[in-house]
Amino acid sequence: MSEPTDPSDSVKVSRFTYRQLQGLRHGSTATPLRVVAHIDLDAFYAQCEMVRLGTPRETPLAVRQWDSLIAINYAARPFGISRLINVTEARKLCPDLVLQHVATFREGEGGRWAYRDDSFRNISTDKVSLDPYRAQSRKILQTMKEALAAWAVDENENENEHPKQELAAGLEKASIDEVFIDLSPLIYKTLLQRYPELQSGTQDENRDADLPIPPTTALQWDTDCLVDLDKHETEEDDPDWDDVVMLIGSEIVRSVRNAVWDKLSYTCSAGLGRNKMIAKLGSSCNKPNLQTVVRNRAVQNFLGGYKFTQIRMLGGKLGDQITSSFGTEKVSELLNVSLEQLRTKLDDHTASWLYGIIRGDDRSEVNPRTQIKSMLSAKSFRPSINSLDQADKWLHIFAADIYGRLVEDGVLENRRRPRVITLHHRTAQFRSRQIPIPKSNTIDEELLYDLAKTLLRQIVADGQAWPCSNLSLSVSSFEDGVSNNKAIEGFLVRGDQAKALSHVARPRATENAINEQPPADKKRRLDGGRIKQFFGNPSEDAVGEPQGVPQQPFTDSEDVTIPKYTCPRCLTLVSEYEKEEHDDWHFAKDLAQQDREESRASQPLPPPKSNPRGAAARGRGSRGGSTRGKTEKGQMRLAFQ
DNA sequence: GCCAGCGAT
DNA sequence: GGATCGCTGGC
Repeated sequence: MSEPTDPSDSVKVSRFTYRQLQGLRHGSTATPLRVVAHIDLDAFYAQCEMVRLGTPRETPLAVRQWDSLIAINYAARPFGISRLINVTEARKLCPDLVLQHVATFREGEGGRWAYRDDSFRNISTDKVSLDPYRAQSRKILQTMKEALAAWAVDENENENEHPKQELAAGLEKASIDEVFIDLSPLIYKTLLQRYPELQSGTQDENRDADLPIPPTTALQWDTDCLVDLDKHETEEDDPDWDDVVMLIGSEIVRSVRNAVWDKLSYTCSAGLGRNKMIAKLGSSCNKPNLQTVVRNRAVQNFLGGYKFTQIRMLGGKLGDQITSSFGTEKVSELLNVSLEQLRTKLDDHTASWLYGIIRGDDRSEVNPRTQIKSMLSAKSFRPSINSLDQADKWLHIFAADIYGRLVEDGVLENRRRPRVITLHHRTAQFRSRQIPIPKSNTIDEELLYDLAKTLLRQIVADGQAWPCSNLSLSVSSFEDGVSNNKAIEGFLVRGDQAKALSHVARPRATENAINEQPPADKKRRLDGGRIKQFFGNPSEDAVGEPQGVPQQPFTDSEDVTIPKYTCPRCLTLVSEYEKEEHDDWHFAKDLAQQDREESRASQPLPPPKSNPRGAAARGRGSRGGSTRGKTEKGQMRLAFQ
């Protein structure tokens, strides 16, 4: 029954049009043919330790942080071990459990983290380091990008075709162990190769014509977990193109997961669906080491079984508010609430967004971003600390931690540099102060420490600084070192990715370090001249930089000099051979933008309100008035009412 | 630009 | 619960 064929038409046609197919090509978020994947490493920290220690997969293992567990591998879960219990209880449940403490920095031992067998007894002098996991995360991300690029090549026999970097770039690092990938453009290419008949009609005149029906009657889903179809759908119906693209997406994701396994021995789970929300829910359906496909015809059935509080952005106060307003947590029951009813309890924008999201409509973009936007180093104190002296010691560790990570990020080579430094401080409540990082200085550990100390003094001067239960230092507002043009940061990220991909043969040396403890005293080998060229003098030796391996700037010496070209539209410097691709990218982006504008009216943006480029400023201040006088300070400013 | 707060893993 | 990250909103 799912073939809404025009009865007057004797030939079966697809439910989809050439316009929608083009949407796939250009990464439109509105096309029903879109395919997004969410890939999630299984019990990530635990896997990192398994790989580092060479533990067999069947061995139960948990990662501990002080007295609690922060990751439990799948072999340990049948014993009833979860993050809710402590080390003692875990040992009781599973005497053979391997308990590995996270790496730590230690007061007085410079900025080097290490795995120490006594860290759990030194909560007062040690600070957790997540560096080993960040390093693994980067390697995995790189492997995923390579796998995507490889797919583009394999599927693309024609060598004259554009390079595939662009296709691999639609990858968003959502957290240390998760990524979203918008597979649409990659699938589009594959689709046209496998079904050349689709090429004929791609030209303008018949954009709204129906596509032909796929020449397949049954799809081979291999090892995928398929979510059951909606009530009135049946597997007997022939597949349409939205099923075919999902199958291709599934093949791509499998190849990515296989690459991660083959090269790095990590398993991951994945979800595929027509948007981020669906993909994200899907990836956790079948863990570990499986992928779940939510076809369009299965979306209602799929979502109907969830509590809406499990949907992205509804896990917090917003979700609670909705629950109490409508007396249910179930998606299936909230479906019975009309948009008007939603509007009685939520502001218009949130209501529209919610109405769509529980029906499977989510047009948020996969943000092609792999770079970090801020870095934070923190410590909770139990018991609280009471003096400037004590706090000072921690500032040293924070500065060393952050400096090490900045080095990894390329401060020395001047790829990126933070503009702001912030100190957070908690007594009864949180307070924070921030100041700009002087542009004239070379960023080094000392500078970070001095700035932090200044901030701490300010906070102390503000009063009520002790006892302090939490302290954290962070750097943010990163700017790109080379082009100095931050207005187009979105594109610069892609540029960086493209560069990274073009150097896949030379991965970051620092990322092989997880199997060893950080080298004790390896000195950084600075590439002298180039650095001062931008920010003054090169820093001193990076004492205590965690992983001690120098990193080559992409533009470094032994590379052939590549002719550069400055894009007149975004002023970005791209290599000559990337020019064509770059122009294509603008073109595609323009089309996608057009597309978005066309469909904007019907698609509310994510809550709570606002959208960076909301041209038609929805300045609606109409939230005022009524009740709720008892909102605590600073709490719950969401636009309910 | 500064700071607080929310949501997420 | 602890340590991170990203983002928005109010001034």
